[in-house]
Amino acid sequence: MNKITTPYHHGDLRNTAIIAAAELIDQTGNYEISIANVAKRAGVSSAALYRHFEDKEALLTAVRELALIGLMKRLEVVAAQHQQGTQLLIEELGICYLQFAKDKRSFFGLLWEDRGNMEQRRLEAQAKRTGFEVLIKAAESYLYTHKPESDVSPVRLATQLWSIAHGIATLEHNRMLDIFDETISAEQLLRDGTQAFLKNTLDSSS
Amino acid sequence: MNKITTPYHHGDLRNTAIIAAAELIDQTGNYEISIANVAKRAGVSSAALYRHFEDKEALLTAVRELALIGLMKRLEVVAAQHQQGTQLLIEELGICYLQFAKDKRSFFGLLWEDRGNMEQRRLEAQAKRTGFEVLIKAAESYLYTHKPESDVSPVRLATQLWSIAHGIATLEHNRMLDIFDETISAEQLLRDGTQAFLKNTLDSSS
DNA sequence: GGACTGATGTTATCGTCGTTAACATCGTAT
DNA sequence: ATACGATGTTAACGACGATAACATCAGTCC
Repeated sequence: MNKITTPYHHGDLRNTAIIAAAELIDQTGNYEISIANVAKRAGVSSAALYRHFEDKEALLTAVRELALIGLMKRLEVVAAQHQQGTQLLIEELGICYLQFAKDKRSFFGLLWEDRGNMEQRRLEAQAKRTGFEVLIKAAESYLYTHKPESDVSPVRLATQLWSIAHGIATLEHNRMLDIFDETISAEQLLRDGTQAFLKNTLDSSS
Repeated sequence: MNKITTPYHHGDLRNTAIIAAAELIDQTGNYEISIANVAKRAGVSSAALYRHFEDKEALLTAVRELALIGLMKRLEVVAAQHQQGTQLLIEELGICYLQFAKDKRSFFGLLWEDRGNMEQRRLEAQAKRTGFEVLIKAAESYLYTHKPESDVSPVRLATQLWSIAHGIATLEHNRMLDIFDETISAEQLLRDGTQAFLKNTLDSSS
């Protein structure tokens, strides 16, 4: 009897569900997914997911983590392949950030929601801190190369740089960047902003 | 017989509903409100709201408009009261933006959601364009005062400035600004960024 | 002034959703 | 072998967005 029956227990439902959720978000372009649809895609009943996730938000937290890892990997690839000076690296990291926001649009939106309970948020903040480290390294390197005697904090500089990239990425994400001038390029805006900022911050000790 | 009965028809339900929704958001600190709760607060059945709004998103669009007017008014007050040079005005507009994001937190979050159908979004974009004009005026004034011969577009400059303020405001909104260094002040970050940016953009014609 | 009409309210109902309870299945340790 | 814990199922709940069918009332037209 080689009758093939789907086993009562799934085996790896937790990971399957996370991937199913991510695929759903990717396909629909909307991170407002339902437990029911995720369960259907995973070939399982809705209630089964509650054996692996406290609630819907816990599942989304896991997806967010996945998305964050995706973004981090991209940034690390950029950092690893780069060879032409730290200022350009910082620009490229920003461009990479913009690119992620554009071609993984729904995941980018998902990343910056702040929902869930305190524990879930703590986990996310921790993960983002880790991802943020690539930029801090670059900032340190820049300061070391260009202004070794400067007392500017690398974290502070990195935060500034992140703000610029994040502002442009968010405005474009919400289709607000071109409401006046549709010829404005997010990439050029970022390069100009980054350059202007790097050149100037270091002259004034704040 | 001076028996007071609530009339069958409300009279001004549309505006009442918008205000009720805004109050709900303000009190709960969450812009994910339900039609049912809005209706209850307006003293009316849920279905009644559908005589005045195509769907829930249309109601939220109206609330967004209200929130945007609130932000605009603040910015205009800042612009009207200002007397000490355009660069400082630009900084103050940014600070005002940050302040709004902080003490009208839920409205700020609501403002940058992009949901609804195309018509609803068109209306919102139009309103935001109008609100954005205060900043463009300031940018024009700055360019005229400091670099009359510059060919930098005021719209482009305003977009840059907006990106900076928006990035910082958004990161703080999502409690991400202090994940590494909790002593970082959003206001100081904005002032430094704005100054650095203004000083530099004008030197290089991009 | 009485009937028609349209705007604006009501109640009842639907399908979807997140979540939980009660029960079923199965691997595994004793 | 059996008991148990992990992990699945179905059934149900209440909240939600939305719609249909009906009620109320103001204003217009004869």
